[in-house]
Amino acid sequence: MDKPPNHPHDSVQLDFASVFYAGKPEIAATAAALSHALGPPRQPPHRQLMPLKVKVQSSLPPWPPVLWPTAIAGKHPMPFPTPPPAKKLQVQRPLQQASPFLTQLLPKMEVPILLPMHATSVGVMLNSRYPWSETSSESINGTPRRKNCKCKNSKCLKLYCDCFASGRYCNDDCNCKNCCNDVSHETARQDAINAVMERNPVAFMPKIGNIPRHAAQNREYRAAEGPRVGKHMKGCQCKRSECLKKYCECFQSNVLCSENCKCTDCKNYESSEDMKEMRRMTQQHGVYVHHVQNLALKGMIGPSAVLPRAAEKFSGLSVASLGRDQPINNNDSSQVLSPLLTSVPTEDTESSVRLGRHGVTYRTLLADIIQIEDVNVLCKVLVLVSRQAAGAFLDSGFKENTNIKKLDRAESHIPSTNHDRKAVQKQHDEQLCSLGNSLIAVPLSEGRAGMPRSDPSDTWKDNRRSVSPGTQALMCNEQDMFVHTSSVAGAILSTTKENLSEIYIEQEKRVLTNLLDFLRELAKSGRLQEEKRSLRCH
DNA sequence: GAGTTTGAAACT
DNA sequence: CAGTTTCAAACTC
Repeated sequence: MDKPPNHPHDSVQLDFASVFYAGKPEIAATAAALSHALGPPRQPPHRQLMPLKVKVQSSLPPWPPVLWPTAIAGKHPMPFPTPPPAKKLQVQRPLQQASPFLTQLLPKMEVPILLPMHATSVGVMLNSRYPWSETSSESINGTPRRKNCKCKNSKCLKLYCDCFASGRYCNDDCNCKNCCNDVSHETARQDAINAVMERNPVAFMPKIGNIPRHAAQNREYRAAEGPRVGKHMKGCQCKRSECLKKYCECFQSNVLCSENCKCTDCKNYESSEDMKEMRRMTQQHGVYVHHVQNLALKGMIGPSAVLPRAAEKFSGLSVASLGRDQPINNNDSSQVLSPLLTSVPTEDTESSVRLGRHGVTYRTLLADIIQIEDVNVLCKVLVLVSRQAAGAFLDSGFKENTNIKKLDRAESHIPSTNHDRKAVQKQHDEQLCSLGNSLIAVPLSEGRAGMPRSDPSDTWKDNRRSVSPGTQALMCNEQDMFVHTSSVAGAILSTTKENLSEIYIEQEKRVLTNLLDFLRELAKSGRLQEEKRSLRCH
């Protein structure tokens, strides 16, 4: 059985994002892919704008995620699991600056424990032709509105269509014609996805990737490449825009052109005179110029690298000085929460979005409320809630049934020596891991950016969910956070398929309940923010 | 808002 | 793989 190659970081990372985004199918795949693409977790600088959006769907997507039929059939790794019904109300907001609101919320949630480990900081930017279109500058009553497509001839089933390219269904706000990017055309949509994947297996992967950590830390590399931290994976091929207009995908994404590009007359490089001029203007007028404005205005929050780079490019602010590369103390749980506690909105961030090219001011109501770190914490919490649900279920549901068996086993297998005990424990641990995998695994984490699954049918064999080897390893190391009491362990050993279904239901219930609480708080915070702002205006 | 420009995607 | 066409967003007027 061929397994996809292990990602080098698999051994230390748990795919929190994948797990969490299991409830957000449209971004799950990309989150997982990007998580792998971005490499080891990085401590993002505080106040750094991060790429993430939270999409709340009126009808919640299946959780655990439902497989795409074609993925099961082993045709292609699907870029996203089955999405919810189209053309329903979707609240989608860019998340930018953070506030401690999540810390206030957390105690209300069923938080068993905070993980003393790396945050798998996942910058999510879906692969769309125009990355910022995930969020939009346009707003209604201060509420950011997603940019919608206006396709006429593509039926919204080609990558020309931004909705399709980013894994969304078109919705009522789109102005497209003959749209087939909705549930009622699911078959055609699947075919289109297959066609795209056939042409380009990584078509739905993020276009902007980070420079590998080892390279970024290499002095020569940095000297040669400047402060950039991200680059377009495929590169642009601009000829007339000098890569200084949004026609250019690199420019759009606020990354410098790289060796991947085949552009002519490129001025989107660090030492370019035009770039210098932009920086000069920035310093003179204290605002970000067009390039950066667009990002802020559009609420575009690229991968982790994007905005720090913008800051460097236009304000001389050193990303390094923000401690990006500082190692994370795995044992310091306060660091898990630190982003929540230390992110403070400043005038700088305000100014970065104030002076738009057309005098438009846009700032998401949630801009000061939440950051990706917050979401990472939320991810962890939800993972733990899920685990706890499984543990609690097993603990309560099977205790009675398994007590006798356990006693029998205990009596007949009491290890007499340390060695025996270790052997038994090891076997036990493996079983725990095995069950744990089946309980919380999310298949999307298997994907690797730019690398389709070698054989999805392997991954999905018997319709069973799996996790990356790294996740498995980590889970084995973290059994203390999982169900590790002897009673639960005993129950695990007697877990049946039916029990598992019930566990899934219990997990789903708890995770969704917690997520709902979270979203309510988020909405409340947004409203408060709006009130505050309107008071300030008057 | 209509028309033009642009470069990615799709096609040959 | 290179050249051409199609496409939709960005841009201009």
